[in-house]
Amino acid sequence: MLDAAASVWARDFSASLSTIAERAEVSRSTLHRYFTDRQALIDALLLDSLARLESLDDGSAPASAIYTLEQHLRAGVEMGDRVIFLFSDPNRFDGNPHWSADDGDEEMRALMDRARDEGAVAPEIPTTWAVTLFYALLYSAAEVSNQDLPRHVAADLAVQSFRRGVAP
Amino acid sequence: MLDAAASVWARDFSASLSTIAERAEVSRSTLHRYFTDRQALIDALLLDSLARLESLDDGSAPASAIYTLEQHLRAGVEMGDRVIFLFSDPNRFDGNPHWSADDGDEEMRALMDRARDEGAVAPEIPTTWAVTLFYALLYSAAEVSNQDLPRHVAADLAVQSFRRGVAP
DNA sequence: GCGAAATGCGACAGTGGTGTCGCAGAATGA
DNA sequence: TCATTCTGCGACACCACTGTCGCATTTCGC
Repeated sequence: MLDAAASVWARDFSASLSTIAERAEVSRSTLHRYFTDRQALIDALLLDSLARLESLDDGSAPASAIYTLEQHLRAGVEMGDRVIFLFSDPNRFDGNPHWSADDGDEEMRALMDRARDEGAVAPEIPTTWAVTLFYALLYSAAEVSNQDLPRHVAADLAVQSFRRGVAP
Repeated sequence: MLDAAASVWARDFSASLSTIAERAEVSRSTLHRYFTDRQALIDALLLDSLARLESLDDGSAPASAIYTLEQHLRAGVEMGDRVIFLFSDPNRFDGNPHWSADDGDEEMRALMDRARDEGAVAPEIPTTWAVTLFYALLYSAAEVSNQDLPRHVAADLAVQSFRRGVAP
């Protein structure tokens, strides 16, 4: 059901619960049994998607910041609709307790600053822009890999565009 | 009213007509007098925004493709909410007669190919990705210039990220 | 095969947005 | 000043979505 919600809401967040139930091949009743509210489904999907995003980078040895960013980018593109759901509208979850904008954001900014220290990001580029670019590329690559390009190709292009786009 | 609609719908396309009327400081009745339908308002805003986008590049002498792209980017960022409205959801206007996806798209692809011929775009980058990147940067710069960075700074950064992101 | 749990179906009231009206008051211009 | 036009207000029916039920049916584990 979460997958169905992601794939539907990735394209149209105003889509009804009937649509999602249909996509999930369950009745609307069943959907309501697992998620009492529309809000409950949103929260569950948000939480699940964030958890997946978080779980991307454990287990590996600490690497350079720019490499870590790359890995995030590739793994994020792999998530497809989940990522589109999360990032297609920057203020979709504004009031949501599970979505503190500075949640992963602060961590991301720190990572970006480390990348700058490593010389992978030009000093004159504001952290805000680098982060914005990162998410824009992540979203775009996920989006385009639903249509025109194979997923890994899109990921490669996003990585390349990011590296060069922020390089000194 | 179109401005109000753009500024509201740029952030939440599911926002009601009451919200837009309020933002425009007119009554809902008046709004309905000018635009019978919700759809009519959408179409009017779409048409107007597209027209503005088109009218960006006339009058100037023919320049290099990459320079033309830059100018489009800068001018687009200047449009702010209109651009966000147009591009925040890539398939928002899918069935709309005024939105032939290959409308400006074909022109944009041709421009991108010219830029590749000029050596400004790496040959191994698919046109699709270059175009996607262009619109992602346009959207992001417009978005970020509503929050953190001055408009022209955001435009500069977008231009820089684009040039380097696609350069050979 | 049997009982428990999960699912589907249809119906229901509540809700918020939508589109339409008529009427009253304000604004405009001759 | 007067007539025309524009605007705001409130009311209305309509509709799609939502959330909740009860009940019948299926599925699953034993």
